[in-house]
Amino acid sequence: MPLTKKTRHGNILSINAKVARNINRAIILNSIRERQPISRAKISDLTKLNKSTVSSIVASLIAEDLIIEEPDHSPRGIGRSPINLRVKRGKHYVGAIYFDSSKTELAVIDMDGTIISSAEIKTEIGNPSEFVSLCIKKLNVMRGQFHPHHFRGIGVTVAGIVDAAQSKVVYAPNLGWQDLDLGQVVRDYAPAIEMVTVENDAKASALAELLLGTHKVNPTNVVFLSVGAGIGAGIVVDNHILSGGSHAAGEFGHMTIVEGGERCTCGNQGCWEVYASDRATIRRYAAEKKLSQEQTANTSLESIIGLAAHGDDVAKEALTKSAQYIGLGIANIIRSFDPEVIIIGGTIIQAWELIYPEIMETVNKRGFFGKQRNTAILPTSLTGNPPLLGAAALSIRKIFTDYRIAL
Amino acid sequence: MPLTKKTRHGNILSINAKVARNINRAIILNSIRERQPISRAKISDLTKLNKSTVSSIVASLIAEDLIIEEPDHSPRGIGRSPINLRVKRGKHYVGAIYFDSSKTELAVIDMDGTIISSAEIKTEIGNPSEFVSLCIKKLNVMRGQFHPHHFRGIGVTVAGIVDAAQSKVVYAPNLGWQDLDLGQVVRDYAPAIEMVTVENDAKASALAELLLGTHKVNPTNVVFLSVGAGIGAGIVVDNHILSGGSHAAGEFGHMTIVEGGERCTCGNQGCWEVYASDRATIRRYAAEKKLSQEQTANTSLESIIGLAAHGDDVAKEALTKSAQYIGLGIANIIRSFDPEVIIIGGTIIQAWELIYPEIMETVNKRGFFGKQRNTAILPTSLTGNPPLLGAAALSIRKIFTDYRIAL
DNA sequence: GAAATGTTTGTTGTTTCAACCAACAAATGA
DNA sequence: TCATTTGTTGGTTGAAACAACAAACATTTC
Repeated sequence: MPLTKKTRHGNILSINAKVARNINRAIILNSIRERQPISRAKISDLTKLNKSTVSSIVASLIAEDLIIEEPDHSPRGIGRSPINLRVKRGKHYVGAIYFDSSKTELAVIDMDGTIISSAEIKTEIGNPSEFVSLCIKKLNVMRGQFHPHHFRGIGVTVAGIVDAAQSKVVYAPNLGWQDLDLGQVVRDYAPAIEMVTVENDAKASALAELLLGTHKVNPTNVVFLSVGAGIGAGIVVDNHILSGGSHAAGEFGHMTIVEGGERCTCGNQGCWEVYASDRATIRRYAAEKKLSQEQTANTSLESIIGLAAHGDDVAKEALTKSAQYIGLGIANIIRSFDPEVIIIGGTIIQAWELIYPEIMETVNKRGFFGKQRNTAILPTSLTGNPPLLGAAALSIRKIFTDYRIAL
Repeated sequence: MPLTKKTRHGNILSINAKVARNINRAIILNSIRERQPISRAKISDLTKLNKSTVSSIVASLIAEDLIIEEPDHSPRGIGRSPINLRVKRGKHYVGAIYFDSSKTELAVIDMDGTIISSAEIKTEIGNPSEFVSLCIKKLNVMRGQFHPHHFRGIGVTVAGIVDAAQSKVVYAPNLGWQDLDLGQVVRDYAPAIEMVTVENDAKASALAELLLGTHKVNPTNVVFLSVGAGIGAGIVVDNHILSGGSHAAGEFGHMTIVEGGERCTCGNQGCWEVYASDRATIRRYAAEKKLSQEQTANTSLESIIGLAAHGDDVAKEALTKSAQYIGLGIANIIRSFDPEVIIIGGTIIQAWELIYPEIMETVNKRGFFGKQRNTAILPTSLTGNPPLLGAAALSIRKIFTDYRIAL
């Protein structure tokens, strides 16, 4: 593992007593989060830290109200009963905002991903500063309403290309934003919040799946595939979001899968999302049913899924065709990136029973080279909207791996 | 940055005094390697480590014969002249072996990538243990001949899928190897060597480019594209090789770029390497020239490049066509992975002047989505054979970031 | 003298070690 | 049945070890 690393800003993080303590603190905090309930003794076994070190750090975590002892008197064999530790709920909250082209979602979320309060606003294209301020004010009301203190940070996700290190939106065509210092705007309207994080929606969703999802796997290597109007993806390696040199890693949607194929809005031909996105499904259905332009505009993916569930063969065919193309792209992702798990999010997973066999058939037909691979393909396990939970996950991760290097 | 990490074997590396010291040692050693010559004071500035800490660690590195003071009496302005530090050459060596389908290359290599001694053996398909033992014996002679001590490790690269964590070859069709514990075989025949590393050739090449290459860039995110009989790639993020869940990350060669295209040996259709590998170039040339099967088998890419240099239009056309397809695949890699640099290795870069404009034209025509990206596409800067230097780089990296956690 | 590089010395903070205390289950015996 | 003993595991305490740090000092050069 690369421990001698440069931070995102080019400095080198050397180890001194404080950093060492904070790293160990983060190790303990995360082992509690991942395996709760867990005793001090088990943590010591797991981390190879001395029992006394674990006790000392756990004491400070309890003082910080981050974890809590859970008295457990159930008989569990020989010896003294362990004192179980858990991440404390109902004490620390984060704000989450997800800016999408049609609507913007807000929420106050607990450390374990429970949504405490949520709201939705129609997204106003135009003056971004004005609209963002409206959202922050709304969020301020929501958090004031519930919990004036222990509000740790605000996470923001945007459907577009984001420079997370600088908390800037590089390009969000659907929102009409370009080179927008969104982090600064948020900080301006919520000056009391120290922790503001901005990230691309699919990337944050991948993080949320890892941090807040209920899949049992604990992979090092996850691709979250967000199928919507377009297709985006987030890649997470070792809890670290892969951002890419131009902040555009995971833009699989514009991967060429049909040379000289149909033209895409991006200017290229044969892009994956032309064949596999929700828009493609709707277009395919509308073409077959010979719907007018207006009727097409009023057709949602939900309605097609509903029709398919009631036996509409045209709807079924539109969905399975998209599923096949999704499988084709996934085969490419597996070949190039070889993740342990691919997680799919988006409206289309409501038709999982219908699409999963089609996806798998295509993936298998595309022939795993040499040895069989065991990449799992799963629908998201998140109970809420992945990009919204992703926004929360950004802050939650910071709390859980905060090194507090400040003197 | 993910500092609270699990190692490849699932343990968690917690920080104690020894680990902290070793991390700081590695930070200092690497800052010397990357910026030599450099003074203690500069290292202190750069790493934020105290001057006394730097002095102490530097002293032990000098005692270990890893670095050396370079007296510099040239006047450089006000104040005491710094004592420059450099990585010591001519003291520590590593062995490198590259197993390819036709030939196996051996070398003894210095810490800075200088090849001290090298040899080549025709690869014997058949009993792997026997052939490997032959190679190790040959390497033992080579290292005995030069430097009996300070031989730090052996790095091995293989054209195939490798489980680096277990130093096993999973599948190497061209060598006829499958589920071979190559690391163990090497250790059996060279028991005195503590450090044996096995890795895929393209992945190790990427590492070599980062560690031993002369490109000025210091990216976090590199893709090394190895164009040969097939196409393989190595992805490196933060000095860490991306291995993938099934050790097959970077198998871009079998990415579908033409749906329903020509059949590939892997069973799929329209794979990239069917259109862009050396074999594709030769086939294209042979088809146009209407060569017999025997003539085709005797045509090498070198000869086609030679003909093109002398103005043969058919040869030129075969190469530019491949270059266009290389560009097409690169566009997909940029879209999906968004590296800062793509480095190309292989015989075809001998025709760089001819292929580079074609690659770039295709990459640009394929339309960067939204903002212009600035992914650099460069030929390898390595002076030797990348997979062979890659084998050396595996050991060299271990020496430079050895934490020595053992008590 | 000023400014920069590098060294020495004592201080601080953190982990570790070893011993200890606490809680519990099972075995023992009256 | 119930108190006692024994072994095991969970967690705490205080001294020792160790690495980084700060500050003063020495050295070199302008």
